Amino acid sequence: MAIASIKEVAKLASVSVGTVSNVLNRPDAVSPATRERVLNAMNELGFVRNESARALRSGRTRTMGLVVLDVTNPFFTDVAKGVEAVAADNGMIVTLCNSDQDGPREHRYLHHLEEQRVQGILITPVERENERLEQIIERGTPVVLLDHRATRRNRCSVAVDDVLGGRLATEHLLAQGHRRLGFVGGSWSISQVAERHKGAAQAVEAAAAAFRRGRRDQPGEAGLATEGGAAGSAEEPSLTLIDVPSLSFASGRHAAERLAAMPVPERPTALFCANDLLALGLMHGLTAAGLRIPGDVALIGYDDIDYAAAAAVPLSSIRQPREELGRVAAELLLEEIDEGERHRHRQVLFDPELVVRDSSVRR
Amino acid sequence: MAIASIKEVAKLASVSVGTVSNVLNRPDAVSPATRERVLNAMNELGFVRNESARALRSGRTRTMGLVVLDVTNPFFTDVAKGVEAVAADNGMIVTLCNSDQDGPREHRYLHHLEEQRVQGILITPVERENERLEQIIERGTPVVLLDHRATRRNRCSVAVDDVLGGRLATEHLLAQGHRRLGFVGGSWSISQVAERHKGAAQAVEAAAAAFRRGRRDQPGEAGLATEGGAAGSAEEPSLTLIDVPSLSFASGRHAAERLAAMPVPERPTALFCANDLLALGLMHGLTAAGLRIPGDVALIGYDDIDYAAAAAVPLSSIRQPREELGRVAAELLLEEIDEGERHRHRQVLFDPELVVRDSSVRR
DNA sequence: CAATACGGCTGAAACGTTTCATGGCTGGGC
DNA sequence: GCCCAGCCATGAAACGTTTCAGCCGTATTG
Repeated sequence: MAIASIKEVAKLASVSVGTVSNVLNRPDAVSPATRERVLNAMNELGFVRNESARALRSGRTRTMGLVVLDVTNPFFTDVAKGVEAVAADNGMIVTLCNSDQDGPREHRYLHHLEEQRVQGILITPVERENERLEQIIERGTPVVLLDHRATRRNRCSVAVDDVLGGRLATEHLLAQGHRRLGFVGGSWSISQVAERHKGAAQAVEAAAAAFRRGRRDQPGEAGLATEGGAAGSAEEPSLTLIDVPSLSFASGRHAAERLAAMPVPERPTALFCANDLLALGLMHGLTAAGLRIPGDVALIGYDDIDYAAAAAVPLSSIRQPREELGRVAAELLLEEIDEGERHRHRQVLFDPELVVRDSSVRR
Repeated sequence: MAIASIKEVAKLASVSVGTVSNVLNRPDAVSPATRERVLNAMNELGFVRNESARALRSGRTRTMGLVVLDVTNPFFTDVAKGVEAVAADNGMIVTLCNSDQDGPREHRYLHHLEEQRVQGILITPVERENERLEQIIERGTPVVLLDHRATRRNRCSVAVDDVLGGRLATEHLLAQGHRRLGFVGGSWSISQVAERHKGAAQAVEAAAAAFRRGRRDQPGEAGLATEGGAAGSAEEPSLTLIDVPSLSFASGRHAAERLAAMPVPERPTALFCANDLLALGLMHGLTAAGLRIPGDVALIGYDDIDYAAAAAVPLSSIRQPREELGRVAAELLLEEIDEGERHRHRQVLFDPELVVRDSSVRR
């Protein structure tokens, strides 16, 4: 029943356990003849190395942990692919954990990863501040923040400029002539949501300021120079917050019901969603409620997942380099693992890109 | 740097290591006073249990492995969610591995899982026969096949009746009056693909037989009673195979180019795709090539992932109980782990369900 | 030919737990 | 006042590796 150990292999091959270990770890420190004998013995017994013992004695595992907000989200699975590729190239394995945007769950997983003595952790944290994570770092496990900017200079992070992304999306909607904008997002503790919203708010505020200036200078005329005929172009740009519990397809559908029930003059004419899943859910829900996209409501998402292009109305979105994000993060982590004490933390920041499709364009 | 061990905790709390271990594992075998002292010492030192040592000594880990064909596929992430939920309820953690439909990769992961001495493995195998898996089972690690029927009675499996699903999808297309059908799938070693195709072939064969019988009985008239006007209803039903390298969005897009380039009289008027990702990719590609769905080509997928309903043309599909599949599989595995030798293998089979949407319905 | 180097192997210690036999102490029953 | 049971705590062995000092014999060098 129990798997054969190095000891039994040694006995069968008539060598010492040290030699068997050498065959495993330094094959060319062993003469070809004995090596052959040992390998045969292993085969015969169906020997499989016990990683627990190896890790215990050597003090190092071959594992890194990856904690994401939602495995169901193609964005994160693509990131995970990038991480996994780099890990595999370096003989490491990835333990993928799904916090599901839930603090306690995240906490449990981090605990488990630390008990496993993983060599390092990649994480998109649920909360900005995280005591558990601090402790883990203090005790010496390297941590790289993923899709989350390190606020302080004291750790590595790989992220995409979410404020910029939010601004790009919002400026695009404004340029289409929309004035009553909505931002759909939730779990405000998630930094991506907060930052994307910040970018949106900045864009709207800038436009509003320009509008007010324009009205002061030339009373009686709309302040912004946009293509004519845009609905409400004589209105001051505004941003309504639409709160949702999570960044999922289902959340989007529910939000759609609330939006559809709003009186038309109050309802935003354009929505910027904190991610594509949400946007697709909204598209589904709004269409079911009889609203046309982009006619009644324009829509733009975030992430540019594959399905965005294949949606009922091809979805405009903000593209992020997903796999590359994962790859770079994993490389950074490996670097930190290697360098140990003398490692200098780095913050890598990618620029997002606006992808315009039908869902946000006036025909 | 190094994390404190049980020994240092013992020293600080002035007790023996045995007592510290008891605090960890049998708290009520320790008097409240000492327990308190030990816990304080742990806190002060930031003690974290070393799972490697625990596993080595106790001979059991708290981990199960889950190997899926594609983490990028929402079907598998939903299954994973189910698995994870059950695991968490039982104090276990799941190591999620992505074989990416690649044999050698799967092989490597299985090896790693065995080295880790996971308590059990859930797997959707790439190949029907798998020597490595046989060995693992022989050496005593419980394995439950997931979304893959155990052919022999000698192991547990949880699956959905893919032959039935294939038949349902195909009968639906036939009922819509289609005669020139296509099956899009690939990696024929994957049992899901083979079985879904088998169901499709059965349905077409039955229809073809009925057609021939009809023509013999009443020469000069179409054999099947369907709604009139269906294209090619005087034709004998047939099934073309369209081979793709993998069940992904990208594969679908490529296949679409090939299909669009076919002369119309040869091109199938209805396609049954081995999964939704493929179907969505096809939808995207066919539409880009100027074909209308379902007008020029009707489409039905498999899995009924969330995005299926939100697609450009809402996608007909075959629904499977995804999370439940994962939950039941995990429960079965836990059962096998518990019962050990005296476990009796079981094969659970769910029935799939036809979901009709616009992509397959003649207007 | 002596001195040295080196390749190839051995044996034992150590990693951090769990587990278990052992034993001291306390208190209750007679 | 003695014995026994029950409660707590102890100390050492064991899990399967890696690692390292040391040994033996042969080859190399001057």
